[in-house]
Amino acid sequence: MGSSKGKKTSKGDKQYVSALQVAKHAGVSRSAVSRAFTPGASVSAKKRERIMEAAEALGYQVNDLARGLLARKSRLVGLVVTNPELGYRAHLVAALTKALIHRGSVPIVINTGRTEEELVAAQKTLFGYRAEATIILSGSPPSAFVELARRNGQPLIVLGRSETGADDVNIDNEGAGREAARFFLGGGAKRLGFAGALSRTPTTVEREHGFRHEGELHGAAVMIGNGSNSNYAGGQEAAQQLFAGAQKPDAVFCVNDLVAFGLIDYVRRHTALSIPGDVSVIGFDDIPEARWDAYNLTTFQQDATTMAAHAVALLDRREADPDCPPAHERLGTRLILRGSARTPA
Amino acid sequence: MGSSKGKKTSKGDKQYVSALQVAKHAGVSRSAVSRAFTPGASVSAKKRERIMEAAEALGYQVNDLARGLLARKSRLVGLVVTNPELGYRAHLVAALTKALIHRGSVPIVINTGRTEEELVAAQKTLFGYRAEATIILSGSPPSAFVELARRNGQPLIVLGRSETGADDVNIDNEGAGREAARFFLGGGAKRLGFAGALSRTPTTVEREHGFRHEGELHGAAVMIGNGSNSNYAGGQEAAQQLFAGAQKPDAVFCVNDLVAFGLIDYVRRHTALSIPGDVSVIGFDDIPEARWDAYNLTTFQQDATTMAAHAVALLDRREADPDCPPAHERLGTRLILRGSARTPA
DNA sequence: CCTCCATGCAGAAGCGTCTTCTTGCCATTC
DNA sequence: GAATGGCAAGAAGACGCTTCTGCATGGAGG
Repeated sequence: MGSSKGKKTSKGDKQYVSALQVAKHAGVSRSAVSRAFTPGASVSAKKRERIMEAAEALGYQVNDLARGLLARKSRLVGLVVTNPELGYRAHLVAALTKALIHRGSVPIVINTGRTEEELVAAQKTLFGYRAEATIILSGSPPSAFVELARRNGQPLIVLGRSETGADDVNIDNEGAGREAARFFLGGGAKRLGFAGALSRTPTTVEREHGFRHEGELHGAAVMIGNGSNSNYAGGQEAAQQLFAGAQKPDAVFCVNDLVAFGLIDYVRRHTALSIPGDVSVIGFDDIPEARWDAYNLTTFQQDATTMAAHAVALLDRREADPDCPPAHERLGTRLILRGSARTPA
Repeated sequence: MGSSKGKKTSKGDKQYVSALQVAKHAGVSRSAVSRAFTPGASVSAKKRERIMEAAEALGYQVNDLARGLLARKSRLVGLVVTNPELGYRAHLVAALTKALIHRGSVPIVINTGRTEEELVAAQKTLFGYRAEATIILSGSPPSAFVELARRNGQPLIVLGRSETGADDVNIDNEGAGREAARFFLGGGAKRLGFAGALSRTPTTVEREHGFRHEGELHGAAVMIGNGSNSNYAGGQEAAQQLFAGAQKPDAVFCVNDLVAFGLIDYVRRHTALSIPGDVSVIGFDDIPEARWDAYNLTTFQQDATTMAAHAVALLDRREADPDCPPAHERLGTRLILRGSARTPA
């Protein structure tokens, strides 16, 4: 009969148990149950045990929604990311979710596009759940985004990009670009190439800038090839541009490892040049694929676990003092020497 | 002075705006605000507009925590996954988060180990937030997990594994194994090999079983090589075992693409055999790397987007009728012909 | 002009939790 | 023996929201 009335009285409607039910079952007051689950509250050991038994028997679970409502702290943390399945970003998402859970937070992953509209929608969702913080993994948040977060008092952490009004964790892209150029020139390279992408993210721009600047400083020509995106296919497109003319580069710095793989495969398939004999290649990120025999890629290491740890540290810091000035962390990168680039003597 | 008193009156403590403040600002009652944000509620257009203006001016955001508390529906959906950065799983996580957001749900990603202890802890977290459902992406949930979910009335969806007491979305692993064997034999192979992993997940077991059974049915010997894990390194280990003796396989079916890449690289580097001339290789998953020139891998396609869509459909179905019997969806796979395996005439 | 109904809206109850506030009890101290 | 302090525990209120109930208001019809 209940089923005819619909959801409310549906027979199979298993309900979560509330603290009141536990209290009744254990013969105590609601508040006693609450205290029993709060570390450091004053409850006698005997009563606590009785309550815990009742809770166990009934399958009671503290309702974090209600708790968050009252405490104004939800323990939810939002990750906003585009294409979380690609290359380094997959590792970053994994490291962050793990670090957040370890910290006692609960990660919400918003997989969305890069348009301002979509990003603001993602933010609204996170505001709605009173997320304690938002971490942006990719792309640059529009200024409206930063402003809204500030206005609602929601900490914002930006990864892989410097952001004036928010905490950020970044790496020394320009420095890495310069180091790549010096490494190539020290190995005897004469004509440098940079394989980037048309979607000019700050990351791409900085790496290119450092590389080009240092190269030209030493009197080397620097050619640029840009694929549509910074992935394998983009690497092939960039290679096509770089190796089309008579003047071909003898050392190419790729904006990331995926691009490097695409470029390497293009060179092997469409030219007679050997790697690293005729062309040195350096990538960026040091994703596991870089270690594969087929590529054995010399690349800059950017450890996702470290970056995640720093992001979480910034979270802690801002929780302790919500009004502290924005922190801008700059992590170092390390060039991992493998077989795709000639090594200077 | 406020700062000395601590958090409560801290000066920088920006607060979220409540419906009451909006009501006061717009000169209406709290309930009017609530109705204005509820589609289909009875509010005059004029009043609704006035409320919306006030909400906009104050930066009001409906509190989904409170809403979920009352409605007993949080719109949160938990994804429980191990190593979400690896291979196919990264794509599955991406597809699921996207599909869930599109549906209006909010994905919580619990990145955890495979031990029963960790899985149950993940589940407790999700219960605490009254997640509407749990989706398990990897590994087999312990029976305690299934039982607890049922008891709390929380739908459970298992991907890539059949589970009696819960909804699941799986693929025809045995069928694919058989198809691989037939494909190899049709191409003239005599000695079959299977590259798997010591961690014997249901997936591995089923693929191996189908492959071996069909092979032996046609009188072919089937050798087995198992790496420690089902990744690139594991593929190299498996290759080492398979190609150590005098009797080397001339066709190898790999439990997934990553294993196939490891195996291919091992063969190229440590043997004089050519692919596909001397050894045919088939992988599983069809991750983007399979298309890379270095591998050009013939492999079974398992579309993450499709699987995610089916998972979400199961969610909808169970929401409509929480008591419906468990559904077991079996998706087909398609062999993508590329260059790593000899094709039957 | 009066009645009736539809409609819009304010008020109150309730969701499950935590946090005071208050009361009662026991042990300690003078 | 009385006063004090500390601890345990129950009652009540608050958090922000939705929904139910009932009261006005206004227009249509008799």
